[in-house]
Amino acid sequence: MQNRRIVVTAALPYANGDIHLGHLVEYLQTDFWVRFQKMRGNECLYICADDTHGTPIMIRARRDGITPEELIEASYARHTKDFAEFQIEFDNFYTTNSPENRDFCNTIFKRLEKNGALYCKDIPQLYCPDDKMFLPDRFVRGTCPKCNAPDQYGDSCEKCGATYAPIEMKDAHCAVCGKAKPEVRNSEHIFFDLDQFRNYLKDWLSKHVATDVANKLLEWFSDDSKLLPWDISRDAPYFGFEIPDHPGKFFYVWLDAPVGYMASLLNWCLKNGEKFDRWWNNPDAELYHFIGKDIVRFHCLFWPAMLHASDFKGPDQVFVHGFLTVNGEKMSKSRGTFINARTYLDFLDPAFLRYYYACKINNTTDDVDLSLDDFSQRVNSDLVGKITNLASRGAQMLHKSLDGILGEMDEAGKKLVSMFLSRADIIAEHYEARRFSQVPVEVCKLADAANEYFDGAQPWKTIKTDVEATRKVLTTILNLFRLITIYMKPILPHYATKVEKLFMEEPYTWESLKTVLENRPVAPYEYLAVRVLPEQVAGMVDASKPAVPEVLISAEPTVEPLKAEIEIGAFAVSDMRVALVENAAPVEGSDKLIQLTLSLGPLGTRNVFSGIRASYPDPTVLNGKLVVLLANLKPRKMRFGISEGMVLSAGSDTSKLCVISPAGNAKPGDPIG
RNA sequence: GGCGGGAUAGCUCAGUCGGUAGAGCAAUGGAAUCAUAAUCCAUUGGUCGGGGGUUCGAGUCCCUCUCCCGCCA
Repeated sequence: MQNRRIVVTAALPYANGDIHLGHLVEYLQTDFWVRFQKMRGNECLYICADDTHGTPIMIRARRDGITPEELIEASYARHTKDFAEFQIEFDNFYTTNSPENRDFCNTIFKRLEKNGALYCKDIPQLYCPDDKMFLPDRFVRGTCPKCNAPDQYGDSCEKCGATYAPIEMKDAHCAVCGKAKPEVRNSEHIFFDLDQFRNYLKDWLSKHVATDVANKLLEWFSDDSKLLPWDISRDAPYFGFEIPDHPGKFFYVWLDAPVGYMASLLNWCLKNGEKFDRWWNNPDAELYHFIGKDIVRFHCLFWPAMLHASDFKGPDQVFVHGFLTVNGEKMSKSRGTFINARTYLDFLDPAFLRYYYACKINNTTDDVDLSLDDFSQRVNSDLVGKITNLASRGAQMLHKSLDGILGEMDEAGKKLVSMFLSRADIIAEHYEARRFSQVPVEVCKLADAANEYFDGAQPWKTIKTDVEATRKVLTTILNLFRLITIYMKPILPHYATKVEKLFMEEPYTWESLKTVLENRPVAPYEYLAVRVLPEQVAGMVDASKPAVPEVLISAEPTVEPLKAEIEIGAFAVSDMRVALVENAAPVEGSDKLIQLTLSLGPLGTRNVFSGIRASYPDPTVLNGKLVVLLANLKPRKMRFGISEGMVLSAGSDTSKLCVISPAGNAKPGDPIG
């Protein structure tokens, strides 16, 4: 059979924010699928990019006093680092702010124009005279025209659910400057006439998306109503691409974002000496988009219509997944369940989230729940207890008593191996159909069988009586473990790499299932996974709670309001001490943390991890300083070690914190109160 | 408000064509001590969100109510 040629995309993360565990539901399942395809020998590319344009980025950059280019560059660095540490392997991760993307947008626009898919129309828009810009609905606030609820967004009311145009609002004001009253100005906008493509789309939906998604979208195709046109232009000032022959008009960010898939692919082609048309417009190549259900409208209506109208090939399938909930609820900053990828990495092994998500993700649009208790439990009992333990007990005994050399398998072992191999096609089908949750189910059944075999054979007893029979048992166990690793490799790639090292083999592919390891040495066993401890999860949740309440975009700097009044006793329970910074150093693998060695004088030294890296990019400036340590804080285990206390600092902006330093006669160990 | 999805064991979920409820984990009892307190054997555990209907028979089909979630361009 000829190898397939497949292009896979995940939705582009917006450059105005960090990657969080919700994003990872998508990037990880896409990674599972792509890695599986590659293991099968298919040519498969994982294409993505940062989505960099639009008003929110322009305003954020303006507020931070930097250019949008600087903002998106910083995001790019953070995003790619987070993805890499979660073992997400893009073939190309690019940016929508690229020459390739500009060219594709222009080409598509000109073709749409030529094919009569576009028209211009004057529409009234709110304009802020202070900021000298047109305001997107989300940047207008005012009183709801229906229910009079104050301080609502410009497009809909959160109180009564009414939807309206921003110009209908009472006392509308600009949310960028926070005060100016917007004026109504007419502006010419360019529209994509979606309704022209209703028959094409009806047909397209029946073939290229799951039926539940198609049915939902088809609700808009009733005979007596038209599909609404799509406004694809925005007025200057706007961070994006200016539309050819329309000075002062820019492509709406949602037009150039999906085009970014093509641009990122082209960029990969240019770097690798490949032709774009071999991958995208080739009927023999497959194109798949992985997206969340929130952006179905863009990917299953506008995008296929736009590609069709500009003579490009559309996606073969759009795979739609649900949202992430944490402990059964929407992610919440105040509950500490809005967890950034980086915060997770500060406390836990990325392989564990990969494993857990695999257990929960399938090919439906249902939401995925990250239950934190369930997470620890499953990782500890399945991944560590059942699976990893096989290698741990097998390889260590082989080294302790049998010189680390594999022998041959016994009859029972051979039978087990062929039973394991008989599951290969079923597991492959689960991957192919994106029923990832079924893979750990299958694999755990195999691990159970292997553990039963091990216990039944009692090698810890036979080692005293029949050394070679024991070698057979351990050879079997390690071969079974190896097969499990191959099955799990798309989900646990770095784990698999460690196992490849253990057995001194080339990187595993699906073909590696056919090999049997006999009569050869095994490298010394190194830990493959360490149990999750409750304090790591608790620490991650704590660290995700905001130090300050979320402040909406606003020109006015704010400080936290005072907390409720307390009795002196509530303060007296905390024991704060003067501490001397003996050594301050950055923590390898963490953006947020620095590691401090503190002297408390007669009370000894402490190791403390402090999340103030953003404020102290060069932690060594703290060396020799006196600081204040909350010294009776319960030690907390983090991914990098145990933190024994908390250093106090002032400020609410995490990038502008200032460590509190006692002056005068204070010496290490002195109490503070 | 409209539309859609969901509610099954302590937890996470499966349940096909209607035939008196399944798995894993947890819990309990035992075994084992090679292994990272990991493993093995056994057991317990459910009015399938409430009510009504169709049917010989309903977790499954129909109606209704309650609660949760999402979407409404």
